[in-house]
Amino acid sequence: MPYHHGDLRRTLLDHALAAVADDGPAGVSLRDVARRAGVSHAAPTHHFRDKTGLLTALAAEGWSLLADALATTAAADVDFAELGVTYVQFAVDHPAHFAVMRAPGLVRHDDPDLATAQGRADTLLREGARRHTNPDAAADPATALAGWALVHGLAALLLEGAVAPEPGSDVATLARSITRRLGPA
Amino acid sequence: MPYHHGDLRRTLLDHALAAVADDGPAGVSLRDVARRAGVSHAAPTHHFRDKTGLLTALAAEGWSLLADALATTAAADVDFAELGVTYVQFAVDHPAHFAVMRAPGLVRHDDPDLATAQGRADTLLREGARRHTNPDAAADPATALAGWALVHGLAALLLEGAVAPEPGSDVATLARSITRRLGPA
DNA sequence: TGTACATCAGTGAACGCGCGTTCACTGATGTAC
DNA sequence: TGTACATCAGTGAACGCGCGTTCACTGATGTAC
Repeated sequence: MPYHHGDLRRTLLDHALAAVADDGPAGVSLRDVARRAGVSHAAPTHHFRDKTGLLTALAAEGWSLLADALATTAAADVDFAELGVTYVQFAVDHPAHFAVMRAPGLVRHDDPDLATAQGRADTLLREGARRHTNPDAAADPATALAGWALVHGLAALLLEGAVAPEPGSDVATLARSITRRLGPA
Repeated sequence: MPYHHGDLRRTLLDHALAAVADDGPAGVSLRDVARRAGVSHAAPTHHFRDKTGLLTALAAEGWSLLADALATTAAADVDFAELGVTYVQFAVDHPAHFAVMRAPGLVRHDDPDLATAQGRADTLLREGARRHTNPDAAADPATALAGWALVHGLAALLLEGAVAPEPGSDVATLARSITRRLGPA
């Protein structure tokens, strides 16, 4: 084992994700993450300054990944509902990121990287909703909110294990069958 | 201040709710709750045995309150969607209870009081869904799931402060406007 | 009405632990000349 | 090609803190007679 690690920052982030998965965002400790990475407990400080810094980096990475996924979907698909499917799929694929992204008080919300990434995802969702609702003459904020609530709720239920796709089926199919229930009032 | 408190158990539960509201379910500490209640830090042990016991009691109380609310709605109203409105209203009215109810790993799920209360709420929701979907010839599990996801997601968004009712309006009205968007595929 | 006694409710000291953070340090790397 | 030196990355000891839990205790209450 060489003295210098090579890419300790990335390694620490990965072990932090595992720790979040095990203990939740509030249960993560710097010393535990260092232990998982097989490194001195003071090493993380060098890369993230403090505990909040580590979680903030994780949240920023999460929003960035979500924005990437949404951008890909938005480019390929005209159906707004597919953005919702992407949202659910992201939550299931990256549960630890997703948990940290919604952990208030544990991250520095004024962090530039975090703000940028979150803004990118927000814009994509908002733009998708605008393109979806405008065709129907009057914009309908209640429908957009219902869509958001629907996919957010489904993601939460899947993550809690309260719900699971049928055997042989998958998350995207389930998400599509759900969003299909949404119509104008 | 007399040596005996009178109703310390109830007082501790109330201060624990305040602590959950401040720090989240994982952030609660027995010593902090005792401090809030103005009582020795060992006093809670007497009523709840340990930290998990306190949180379990809170969760059981929450499910019981939710079951009560659902039962009242079910008795007064034929519309299944009103159960969803009640669910959202409960989450907003009892955010700390709601948070503990969905905190996995912090409570003893085999606790008899908790299991009973949770079972009661589950039964009411399931029964409501059954009565709702049966009239339409084929039972439709996807619609029931969509309804659950919808109200669960709305509750989460309201609690996170990501969404709020219009000024002059209220949570129930907002919840109704959302659930109205749900129809069969 | 009075007294003895069991039970209950809360106290405060003590324990050991894991934590975040700071600090002076040392090993490794890369750049200037 | 070789050497001096600055910078970077990780170490390990140390600090003070709040925590959960245990323990022997004491004050208050209620019941039996």
